[in-house]
Amino acid sequence: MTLNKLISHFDKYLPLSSKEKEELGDRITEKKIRRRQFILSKYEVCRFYTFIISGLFKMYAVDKNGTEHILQFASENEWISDIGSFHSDKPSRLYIEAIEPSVVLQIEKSNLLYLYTHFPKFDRNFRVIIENKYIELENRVLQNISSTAEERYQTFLEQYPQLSNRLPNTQIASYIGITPEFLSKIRNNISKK
Amino acid sequence: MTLNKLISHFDKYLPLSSKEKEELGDRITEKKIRRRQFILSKYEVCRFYTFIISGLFKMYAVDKNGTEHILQFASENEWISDIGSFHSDKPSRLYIEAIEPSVVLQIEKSNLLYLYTHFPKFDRNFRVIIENKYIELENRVLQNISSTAEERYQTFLEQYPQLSNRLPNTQIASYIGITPEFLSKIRNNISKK
DNA sequence: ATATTATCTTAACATAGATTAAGAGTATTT
DNA sequence: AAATACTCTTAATCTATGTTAAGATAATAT
Repeated sequence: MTLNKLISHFDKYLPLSSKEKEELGDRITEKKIRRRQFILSKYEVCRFYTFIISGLFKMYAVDKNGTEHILQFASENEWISDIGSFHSDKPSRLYIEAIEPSVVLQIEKSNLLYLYTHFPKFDRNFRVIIENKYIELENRVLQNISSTAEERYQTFLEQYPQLSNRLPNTQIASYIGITPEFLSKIRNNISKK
Repeated sequence: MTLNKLISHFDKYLPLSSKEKEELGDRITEKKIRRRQFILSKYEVCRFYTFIISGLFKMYAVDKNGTEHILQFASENEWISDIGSFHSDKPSRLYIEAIEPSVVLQIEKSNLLYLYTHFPKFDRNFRVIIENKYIELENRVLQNISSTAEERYQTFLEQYPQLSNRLPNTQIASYIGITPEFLSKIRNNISKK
């Protein structure tokens, strides 16, 4: 059963007690998501933390020209949410869309707050989870302000080798902040070396 | 006394009990930091979370050409740390340097872990603190991959109006990921409008 | 199976931003 | 108060990256 995948995810941090597992199970909903289906759209409030059992998502903004800018990919055993919108209850500027058919577990804000309040272990585990995501983001910012597009692309390939196979280059280009045409040129340069 | 500044900082989240205040006070060290003094250098392990009572710091990497790339500024009532190095005990690639004479409170890892373990409120409060920093960083990444240098500069001025007065433009340029010369050109363009 | 839509590539041209160099103005240090 | 070290600006030139357009291939939907 899919809840077990979430429970073993927490085993990497402070493992849950039976009581905590039960309370968590009672507050979580499983969903199948089709490819290209959205679990968050611009102007909506993000009401869930979504844990991915299987599949792949992207979270992105769309600018005035209609160009997508991908903030995050997330696959199996990762959380995805617009946590700004989630915590402020303000409309999001972001979309979260399934790139592959996916299965997810979702928890609503009121339920998450319940867990935080009654079982401090969730505060602990999510503190550590978000610390790790923070570290990743910091590295990405550093790359963005200090490296060329080619370096960023190489880093992406090294850091997410499995992801790069599952994604079209268009979306990798969007993630590293360049156009698909320029990525194509970069790939051509690399292959000549 | 400076500890009170830290205690009121926590009041914005879940306020501390007297016991928690006492335990916190016992585990924190106050330091005066001179301008240009480093509280973290490359190759050192980052051993502290540093809370700023007064003053201003920058955290940055230096590339092969000797160019600084500023990841973060932090001033009064903010935390600064290389949390990647702090949690992994691995040498940092970053410097944290005082831009102004400063007063800080520092807590060592073992002491922070003690507080986390014995007083779950610290897990809670730091979870929320880092969530907010995560949201800020996400916005910065989005800007970096989707906006021009001029837009990033304008956003910086709007988002940190007080900071922009305390910083030389060189450092603002580094933070938004451009050269000082190009920032100068941008400022010239803006003033012509 | 066909039609449609997305992806990838290439090339010519355009532009944002980097580099180099130099000079003037401000702070900081001695 | 002088000397030194930063900061800011301008301009010329260079380079990384974007834009537009088009064709080829691959994937998806009907």
